Amino acid sequence: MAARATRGFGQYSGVARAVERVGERWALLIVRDLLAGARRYSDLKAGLPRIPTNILSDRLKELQEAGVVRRVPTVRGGYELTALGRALEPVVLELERWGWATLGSPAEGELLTADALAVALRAAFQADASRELPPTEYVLHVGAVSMSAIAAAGALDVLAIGPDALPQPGRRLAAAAPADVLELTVEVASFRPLLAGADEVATVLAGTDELLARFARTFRMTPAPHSDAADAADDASVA
Amino acid sequence: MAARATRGFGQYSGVARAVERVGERWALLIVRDLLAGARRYSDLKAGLPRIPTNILSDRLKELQEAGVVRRVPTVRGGYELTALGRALEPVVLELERWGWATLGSPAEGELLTADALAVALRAAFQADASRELPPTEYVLHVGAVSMSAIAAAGALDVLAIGPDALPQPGRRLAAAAPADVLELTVEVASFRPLLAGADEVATVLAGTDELLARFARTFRMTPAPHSDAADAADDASVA
DNA sequence: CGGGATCCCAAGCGATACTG
DNA sequence: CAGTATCGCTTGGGATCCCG
Repeated sequence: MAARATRGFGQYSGVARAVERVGERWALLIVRDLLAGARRYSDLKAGLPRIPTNILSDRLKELQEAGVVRRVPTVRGGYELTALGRALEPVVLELERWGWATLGSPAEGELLTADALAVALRAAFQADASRELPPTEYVLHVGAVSMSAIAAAGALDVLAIGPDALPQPGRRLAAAAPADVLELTVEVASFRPLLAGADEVATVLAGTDELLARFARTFRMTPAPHSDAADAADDASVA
Repeated sequence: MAARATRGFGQYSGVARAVERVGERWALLIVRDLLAGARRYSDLKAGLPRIPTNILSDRLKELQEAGVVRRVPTVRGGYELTALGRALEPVVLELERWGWATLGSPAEGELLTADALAVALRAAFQADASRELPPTEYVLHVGAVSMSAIAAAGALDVLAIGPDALPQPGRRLAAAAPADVLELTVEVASFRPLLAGADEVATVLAGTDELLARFARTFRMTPAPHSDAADAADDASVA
């Protein structure tokens, strides 16, 4: 019983190690929310409404043991990512991109949180396109959440705004207040079409058509390599 | 009881969807092995020695329902990735890179399979460095597994070799037989130091020192953002 | 009142045995 | 070889309870 190998996969492999460390249920969603900034226990719970409190508590303990998360000493119930945890950002963004491909319309009872929206925007960001465009601030209202995204020279800075915005790192982009500002509103159900390029689903509150086109070039999440049918045979073969 | 929401996270988010689809235990390891080529049930079982057969069976069924995997009609027990499944490659490579950071020496009973090695090499590949170097073939013997990796102009082609090499896509690189060939052997325990740059742990069977230096530039996996201690406060803050 | 711990039940996982 | 069936154990889900 000392040798409880039940947790491991018996593989000397980076993927196996990664899944052992952050593959438990809910763990990557906690990391996703912490990527947007330090959070308190109750903030995490509010952003993950369906997580049982004991599971949140267990995961936070495990993530601390794994060196991914640590407590913020100055804040009661505060947690933040370590450097190792922040190194998960590429993993989370790739998962977001892939998951988007399999994402339909929001199901009954599913909600879009501010932290989820921030990750989606960062995953959809087209750095190359942004480099060719002037610095621009995009203020988005998606359902009940509001974000400000500043894109400048291939860099992106996303910030939740509004009365219930949670603490987060301050703006880092030098051009903190671009002259060009686009503000628009979409329903949650229309957000996916919007990122697919259907910019007519958005209501422009402020800004020109040219800025809207700029948005469409800057943020883009392509729907999917549609899974079934006509997925013609390629170079793979079985002897 | 119709609304069995027990499987979902209640989030409208790409990360949540991705984890719902491929986050079950063992699922990503199955995908990892299938990324190297189509596999039969028994091949998967052999490459994942600790997976219970019922779990492998369940996962393959679930992955088919998720549109990630499909059966190879011409081969009894054959499975391969769909286009959607192949789109998981960036996710798997990022997980491999991150997992490598938390990877120590191989634990008792852990084994390094050919498919795991192939993914590690692809994750370690430095396309930029490769572009500045002549086409080269690297033949690696790591423990009991052998691979041939051809790097040419920023592209990489990895192929398991030897008597028990499993079926896999054929070589794709035009320069199928570079003039420069390096062949080397390492113990499994020395493979991680090797990719960290300690090229003296390898025994060169064929090739020059210059080719060994080329290897070190072409394949590199940096150890870690060491998790604890001295992880100084940065721009994150809690109000 | 926010932050977590405890309980019980159900579902998922792991090992072995068995069948087409 | 390619799975299915069964069973005990572990883990997650949901509600409740306790502590500072």
